[in-house]
Amino acid sequence: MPPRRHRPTLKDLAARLGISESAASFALNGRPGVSEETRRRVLDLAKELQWAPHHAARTLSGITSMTVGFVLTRDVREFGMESFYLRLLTGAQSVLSTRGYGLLFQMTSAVDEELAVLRRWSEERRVEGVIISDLRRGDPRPAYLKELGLPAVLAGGPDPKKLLPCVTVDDAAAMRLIVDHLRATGHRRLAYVSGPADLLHVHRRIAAFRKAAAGSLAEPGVIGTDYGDEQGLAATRWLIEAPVRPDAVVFDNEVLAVAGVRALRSAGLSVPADISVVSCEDSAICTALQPSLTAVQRDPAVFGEAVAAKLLRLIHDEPVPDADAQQPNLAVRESTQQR
Amino acid sequence: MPPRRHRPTLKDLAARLGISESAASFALNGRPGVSEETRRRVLDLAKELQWAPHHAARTLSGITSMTVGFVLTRDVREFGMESFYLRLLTGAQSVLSTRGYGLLFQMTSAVDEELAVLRRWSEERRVEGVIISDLRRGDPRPAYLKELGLPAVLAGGPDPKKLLPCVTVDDAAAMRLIVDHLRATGHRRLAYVSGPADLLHVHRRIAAFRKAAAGSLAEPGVIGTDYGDEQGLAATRWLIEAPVRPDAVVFDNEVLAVAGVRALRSAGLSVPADISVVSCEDSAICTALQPSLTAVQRDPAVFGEAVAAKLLRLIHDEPVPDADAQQPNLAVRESTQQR
DNA sequence: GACGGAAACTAATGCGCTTTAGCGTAGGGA
DNA sequence: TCCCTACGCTAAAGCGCATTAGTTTCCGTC
Repeated sequence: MPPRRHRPTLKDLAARLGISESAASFALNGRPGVSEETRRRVLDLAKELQWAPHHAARTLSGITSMTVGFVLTRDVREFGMESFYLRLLTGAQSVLSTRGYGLLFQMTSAVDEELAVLRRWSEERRVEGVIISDLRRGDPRPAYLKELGLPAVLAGGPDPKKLLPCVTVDDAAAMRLIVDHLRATGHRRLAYVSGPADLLHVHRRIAAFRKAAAGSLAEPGVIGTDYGDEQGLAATRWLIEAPVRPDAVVFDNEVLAVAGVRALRSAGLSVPADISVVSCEDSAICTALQPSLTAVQRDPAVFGEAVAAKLLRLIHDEPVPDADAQQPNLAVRESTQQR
Repeated sequence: MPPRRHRPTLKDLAARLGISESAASFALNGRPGVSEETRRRVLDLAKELQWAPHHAARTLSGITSMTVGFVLTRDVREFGMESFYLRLLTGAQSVLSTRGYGLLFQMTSAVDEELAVLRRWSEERRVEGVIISDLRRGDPRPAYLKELGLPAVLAGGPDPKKLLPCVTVDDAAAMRLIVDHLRATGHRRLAYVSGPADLLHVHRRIAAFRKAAAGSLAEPGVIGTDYGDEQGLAATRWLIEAPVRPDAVVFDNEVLAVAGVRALRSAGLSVPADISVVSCEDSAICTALQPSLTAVQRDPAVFGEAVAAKLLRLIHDEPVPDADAQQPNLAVRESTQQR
């Protein structure tokens, strides 16, 4: 590996052209103070020498760091096949990069670790703002970010204390869509295999499910899991061994749904003939499976784009639109059928 | 949102303690030149005021930027459900963060865009090194990185021109594992639904497959796809409509495999009774499906860890071990059965 | 009691850039 | 003719830190 080439500095440019550093700086930044001819010469030379401003130097002299952070606290084992986060990241990143922002990514395994990362990033002035997600009950992050004064957007709010702006999907509406569909197609005993209830969005979904399905609830109506496929299997088995078997099961994401379908099959039940299945999260696997799974659609990439856009507005002190709720859509597929 | 708190600087610390900036700097960086007592006072005050070194200032004064980049050029549509990259990212990130490095992530949609990103990062001195992946035939990146003098590690090599160090999985060995297993279980007409052949690892797999399966090849033996599930469906249909139907099909990843199983089923064929199926990539879905899929196992997170570790060695001019080939393992599951 | 030397600091410089203030020169209006 | 302004540019300061070269004080030593 050759030694990293000595990068030309502004001083080099200026010296080669016999002008001052400031003139070069003006020229390169499109500010007044230099003649058009000088500007051209500077730009040409800069291109020739492959000059680019030193990021740290720029940041130090007051320009922002042009970086946004994204911390994700997640049990690594849970990352089985969920594609949600990568797609979210993809979307956020695409908006950021077109605006010249970089995305600093870090995963942590616990909330206090995440707090430490946020704090370090803030103190080091390494990021202009951050994206956080997966708010839990009593989550310390919104207040902490507020205290740090670090711009932040919550992917998947809302924040109950309204400390942070957020981009959210209307979880209750999504759940109503599902339940309405199931009832309209003749289902009368609905069950829901949810994620961990201390996740706020799960909590909202459970509440919405209970409310919407009132009168048509199976017993048990809701079973919590850790989003892992083993618990998905177990929960489903439990449901079908209940005295009165549900005629439709809603799963919180596609991982659980896949596990559920498997459990149903190995119990000799057919989907959708015996039991209908719905996933609250869509992904390629829902259409690839047989039967394909009825699922709530929301494009995680679009979601990520909205989050990033909102964060940039926040960073630039532009007015931030209040609630950015993506309206969910239900893709009805083969796994639900008229009773 | 309260205004971002004014961050204390070294000067502030020094002033409050009545000492010079340099003394404070010495104390904070654990170098000699200050008494233990002064050091304590500085450290205490720093903690009290939540002082942290300004990242840009540090970088500017010669300390490295403590950042590593990861660019991914990928057709966004292909990100259906592949979890590989998120897991790779997870692994790399975990190693980096324990060493205090940040991970700058960017996705691009074409190779020349990626080159531009790499160049900008290098010129701006924004990253110390980068991770790249998915080398294609005639890929310009290794030479370009060499020219930039930017440390880089290839995730999933080897680089045919040996310009870049890499961490690799022995693709040929993986393919031999598969083929040996299939032959040992009595399969005699093997077919392979691969990814795009201009990806080098796909190319290697195809060659290895052709060689290992010589004498037991179906006709057609290999069909290329774009990794999308539609082409997976089409390729599989084509295979089973061939005059002599294969008795086992190898799919390049789980996305293709899932699509393939679906195609087989809808053609009235049973897996594994009529046709065995193997996936070259494992993920939760392979075990969740029914039948569960026999697949080559390699932990993308471990892979990512190895890549990051290697990059750090490279950055620090430590000797870089030559070939870091992860030995693949074949998880035999329900989708392959004795003929 | 003078001297070498370590210890504990301070002063000053530089990293590469942005920005403000300042300084000639040319042109235009009175 | 003189003044005022606009222009094109230079000089200098500053961002926050690391680091090197000095400076002072104190100690042990012969």
